[in-house]
Order: sequence, then structure tokens, then C-alpha cells
Amino acid sequence: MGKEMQDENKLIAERRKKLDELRSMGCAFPNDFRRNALADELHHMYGAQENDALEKLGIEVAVAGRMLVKRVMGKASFIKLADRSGEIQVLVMRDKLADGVYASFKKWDVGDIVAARGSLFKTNTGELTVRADELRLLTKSLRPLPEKFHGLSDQETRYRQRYVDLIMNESSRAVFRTRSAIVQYIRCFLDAQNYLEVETPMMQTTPGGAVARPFTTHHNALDMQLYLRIAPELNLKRLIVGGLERVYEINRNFRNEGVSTQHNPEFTMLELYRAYATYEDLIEMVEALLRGMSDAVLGTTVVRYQGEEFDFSEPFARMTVEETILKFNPTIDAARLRDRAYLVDFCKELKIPVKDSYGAGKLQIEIFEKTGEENLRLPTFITQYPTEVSPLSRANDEDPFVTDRFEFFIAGREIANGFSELNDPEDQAERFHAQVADREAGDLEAMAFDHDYIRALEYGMPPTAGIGVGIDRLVMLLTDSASIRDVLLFPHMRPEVFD
RNA sequence: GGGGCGUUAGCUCAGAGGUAGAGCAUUCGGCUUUUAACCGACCGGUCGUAGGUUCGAUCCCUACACGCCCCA
Repeated sequence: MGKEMQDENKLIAERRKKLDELRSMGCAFPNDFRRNALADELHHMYGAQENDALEKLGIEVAVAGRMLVKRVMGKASFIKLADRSGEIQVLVMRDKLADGVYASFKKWDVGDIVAARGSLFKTNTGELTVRADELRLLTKSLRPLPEKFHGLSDQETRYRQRYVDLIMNESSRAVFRTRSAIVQYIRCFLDAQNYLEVETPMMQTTPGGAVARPFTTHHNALDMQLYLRIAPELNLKRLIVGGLERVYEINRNFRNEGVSTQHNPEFTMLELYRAYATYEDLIEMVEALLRGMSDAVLGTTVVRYQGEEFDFSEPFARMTVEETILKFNPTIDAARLRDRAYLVDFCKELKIPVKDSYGAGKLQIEIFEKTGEENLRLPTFITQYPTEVSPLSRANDEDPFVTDRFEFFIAGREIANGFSELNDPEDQAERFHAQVADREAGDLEAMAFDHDYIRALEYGMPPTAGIGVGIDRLVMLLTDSASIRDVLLFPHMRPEVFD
């Protein structure tokens, strides 16, 4: 909706007038009310009590929150206040309040921030309620909230005005509580294994650690171009060289590519490195992490996503890249899977655009992505990625065409990417050179040569395994969200036009 | 970048080539146990923007903006 904000419509003008009256009567934005109870607390503590017992106990509480319901019935009214925990009903009776308060209250609006003090009781229909003997308006709301029954459903407004979405939609609040619980679970899981959480630069002079285009920015005082990081990988491995042995970072990466239901220009990754471990160890870790996480966060190991069901208590499947290609391309000749000319022809059949620079490994990955990925519905570890497309991974000892690398797929989407790290500085330098050649051939995503990273490896990096996990996609999975925008509080949007 | 769909009152949505409608909200009146409270009355719009076709466009056409979905 190309909406010019109708900033001063009639509804807002009426409320602004009410605010003016509050100002003229003194402090319009008081901050001296002290709440002593949350809605959910009260429901848990007293929800099971009979009214007679409650009245006898005479429990005095002070509650506050946004008034989301207001039903006026002459000299008595019911309102509902929403706080961070939930909602609590308040009975407002004219004769229980100081003179004039009820008359003022009648002019308050749904959306106002209201405080009430009074005793607990239960209504005829059994709802726990505060009978107010003090009622105050703490903050006047100038803008009307969406209609109570249908709420706010317009996607664009939900993303642009997340605050309104959070006021109106419990399901949206639940997503972000789950997101927080997931990140917290990861931290506990890793901290328990003596990982050190670190922070490394977002602004880098040489972007690296992933195959992607970076955002550029400029440092004025130093008059130099900087890049927003596309991955923290190389810095984290410098820390492994430094002897920290187990490190992780949960933070933002920035990639200058399209926006879709799966991609936001900035997104959150967990990256983790562990010395004296292999990718096999990390496969086991991912499996344990996801199993424990679903159980802790969802209360079950059965994850339902967009109509599909995945049981995380069962062992995850494993297949190599080549096995996956064979499985989903029954006509392909198994004996010629590394025959470049054959793969070029096969790609053409699949209408995959091929460049001269592509070797057999790159062609395999193109076929894998086109025909395999989407079909990997059940939790599956795909292993043995071609060395050609894995410039930071350790080549397999028996078969140097592939690396000791895996990606984890579920519901047709990549969630994690891990490998035994390449710690041979000379091999790494050669891989960088190959990347630089690709870059010079026009591949804007190819890596730059990172001299300091080679220097770090030359000091000696212990054998190490590392992994990156896309937090946003994980949150999508565990919250049954179809779009990455649903799990980002403020997803990237084109700027709104105000005129 | 390509294709499809959408944009009408604060919100949720109808609608038709003859310049617009409902529910909720607002405003006013009534109502001391409501639950999408109820009853009565009123108010509310440059129909996303700009062109074009037409006697007449919000409706048809074109472009643009923004969004959603699919594809690259």
C-alpha cells in the first residue's frame, strides 16, 4: 500500500484534543505508578480460586498495561489490560472511584496505557478480575489500533509497523519469544562445552569467509573503503590459531543479494570452531543440538513445518553429494560423474547455464542444487562437497576431489554448513589464488586473497572443524514461519513514502 | 531481472463503466458482572500515483510506486 500517512485524520485529532486536556490538567505522562503484579502471575496464583475465597482474602494488586478492551455499561465497565505476560480484566465502577475519575475514564480510548489498583475477585462467568478502587491513565495513545476481532493482518503494515503487530498478534509475540529461546539454548549448549563466545569485526577491509557479494561503506576519517562482513569465519579461525580452541559467535552477516522469503540482506549466523575435531564430530553436535533444542523450545522433538512433520528424535539421514545426484537423476551415468564434458552436456539438458571456468565439481554442485536440494525434505546431512566449491575446507585424505564437508538440509533448505578446516597454509594460498582467478574472470562472489589469514595459518592452526548455522532459517523451522520476514523483528523493506 | 496477484473509511473486507457500501472503531444518548457486550442515532473516502480511452473512469488501457507469491 503506497500510503501517505494521513497523519491528522479525525480519529487522531480527537485523541490529540484529549491529550491537550490532560496537559492542561497537569502531568500528562506520569511515571510514578508502581506495578506489583503481572497478569499471568495473577492467573497462575489465583485463577483456580473460588470467588468467595478470593473476596475473603482481599488481595490488593496494582496492575498496568495497554487497554485492549473497553466495555462501558453505564456506571460500571470492564476493561482488559495487556502487559508483557498476558491480559487481566479490570472492573471499573463509578462509585468505587474518586469523584470525577469515572467520567474521565469514559473518554479514554482503547490503546491507552492504564493502571489500576484494587482487589481480586471473580465475575459471574468466572473470570479473574481486579475491582478497581484507583484507576489512572499513564500514557495517552493518539493512534487508533486495528479492529479487535480481525486484528492487524496486512503483511506490509505488520513488517513496517512491527510495534502494532506486536500489540495485536500474540502469534507474532510468540515467534520472537521462541527466537530468543533458541539463541539462549544455543548459548547454554555451547557454554556447557566450554566454548568462548566472541565478537569479531563487522567492518572489514577484505571481506572473506564466504562466497558472496559484500556491501561497501566508507570511513571518513581514514578515507578508506570498508566492507560489511559476509562471514566471521576467517577471524574466528585466527582465534583458533591464537589458542582459544573453542569459539563461537552469534551475530549478523551482510550479503548484497536479492531479497526473498529466504533471504534478508542482513541475517544472523552461528559460527563455531573447535580444535582437534573433524566434521564428523560436528555432524553429531548438530544432531544433538537440534534434538535438544526442539525438545527444550517446543516441548517436543516433533517439528511441524508448513504441513510437513519431522521427528528429531530419529537419527538424521546421511548422503554424499554424488549419491544425492544419482538419487534424483536416475538417467545420469554414475561412471561419468566427474567427467567434465559429460557434466556440461547434462547441465545443458537441465537448462543450467554453464561457464567455461566451471570444473566438474562446480558442475556437480549446480546439478545438486537444481535437482537435489528441494527434494531433501527429511533432516539430512549431505557430505563430500567438491573441493572446487569449498575453498576453505580440508580435502579428503583418500579422495582429494572432495572435502571433509557437510551441509544440513531439512524441508528442502540448507540450515547448516560445516567442515574440517583447511589448515595447510600453502594449500590455502593456492585455493585463494584460484578464487582470485575466478574473480578476475568476472565472478563477483569469488573470494579475495587474504594475506594475513595465510600468515596466521603459517603460525600453525591445530586440526579444527567449524560450522555455520543460519539462525533465521532455524527459527523459521521451529516457528512454522513461511517467510524470513516473519522471524525478523524489522525485516528489510523499501523505504516508506511520507508526504 | 521476468511472470502472476493485490492496493477501496483508522482496521477487516464487499462492490459496479453513471463519481461508493458493510462490520468494528470514532462521536452522541441509554445501560452496575461484560466476553467480538448490547440497544439507538450520527459521522467517516482525492477508491495507491500519473497519464490515456470514454459524454462520463474508482472500475477499461498504459506507466510508475509499494507489497505478497513464484521463477532466475
